[in-house]
Amino acid sequence: MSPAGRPRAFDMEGVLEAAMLLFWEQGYEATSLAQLRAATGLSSASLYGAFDSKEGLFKRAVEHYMNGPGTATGVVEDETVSPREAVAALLHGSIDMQADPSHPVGCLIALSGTMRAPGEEHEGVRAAVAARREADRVRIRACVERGIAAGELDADADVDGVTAMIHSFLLGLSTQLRDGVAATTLHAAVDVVLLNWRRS
Amino acid sequence: MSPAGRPRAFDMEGVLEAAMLLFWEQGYEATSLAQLRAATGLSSASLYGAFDSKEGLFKRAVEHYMNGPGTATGVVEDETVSPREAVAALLHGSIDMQADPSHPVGCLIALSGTMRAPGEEHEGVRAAVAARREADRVRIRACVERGIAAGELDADADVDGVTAMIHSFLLGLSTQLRDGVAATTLHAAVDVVLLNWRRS
DNA sequence: CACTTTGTGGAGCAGTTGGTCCAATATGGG
DNA sequence: CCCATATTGGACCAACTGCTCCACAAAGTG
Repeated sequence: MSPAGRPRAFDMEGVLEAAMLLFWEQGYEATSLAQLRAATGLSSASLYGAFDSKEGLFKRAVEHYMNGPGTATGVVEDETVSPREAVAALLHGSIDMQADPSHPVGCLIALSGTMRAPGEEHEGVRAAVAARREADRVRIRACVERGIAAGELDADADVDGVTAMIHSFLLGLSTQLRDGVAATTLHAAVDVVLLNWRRS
Repeated sequence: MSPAGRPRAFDMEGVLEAAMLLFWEQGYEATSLAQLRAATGLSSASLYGAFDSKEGLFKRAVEHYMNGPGTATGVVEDETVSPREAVAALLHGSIDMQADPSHPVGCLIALSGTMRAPGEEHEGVRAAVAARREADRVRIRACVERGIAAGELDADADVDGVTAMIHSFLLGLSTQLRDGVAATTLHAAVDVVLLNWRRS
């Protein structure tokens, strides 16, 4: 049942999509309320009534991202394929998503919240995105462990090392793509990464 | 010989060092002139007289970085060691430098200038840092080619792929360190990367 | 119907932004 | 010594920042 009071007149999904695209392209700090107002067509009052603050809007936009482009990393949890294939799907799929010309290049999660403001002013923003990266780290690690259990990797392989190797590569993709490195080159790089996914 | 006119009273190196540390920690956009004035002890007039603009100061700070911490990547050009050892020195050395607690964590070049402002307002800032990344790409590629020439890698190895693999990993290190991943874990990840540096 | 609750547009807030101006000051060259 | 050149601190600027307030409109509830 709808709550009492005047119903909101704007399309929530459309507003989140527009805000997400702006934050994705420019980052949190560089995106101004004036730009967000122009892109969403909303007034300051509507924006603050619905999201409390610029930071609140950003967090909601990140959630929106995770339900869309951000799902690309989810395949690493797919246990119906071999762990090696799951990593291959994760990396190749991430490149395809990030290079898609229908939206900003790179990954919102990889590129946002890497700077520190001393007054921890936007600490919530940094923490929100860092938590998503940590979640990816955990999922990749689980996949590496499955790889060992499946006998694809040596039993004494360094789990943290292999995990960090894959995740560091994944995080670097966004910067490379923004620098203009071709997606085909990065796909080839994934093949090189996967050479390591074997018994030594 | 010194140019006519009143000589500057401040220590240029010290000012560049202070500005570099601020930009390194916070990025270009998030660092305000007020912070730069406080950290350097200079007035707006002195700052603009010496560097023209905030962007000019940033570019000089990047040069200063390249002459200090930024030299860590130079070892990849060292032809007195094997190409494989050069890459190992590049990656291990970059981690050591970036994790050094005497300055901000991560790499200024890897973390800055990854966002795009539509009005290409700070395009010069982005371009300046992107050019340094491109230079690293070129140097890594040369090292990969030396590896093939030396017989360390297969003659038909994908040069661009191997280069992108190494550079993507290198770029991801900064974000991992800012997320709190231990340097020891990343050193272990380098060992995994180097497993690829061999004939298949 | 009145009454409450919530969303809306627009005006406007204090604070900060990057950057400029100016009078004073300090040097080298003629 | 005098002038041209350059640096200095501090006051100052328009523009913009994230955000709030207000009068009003649109819904549910009695």
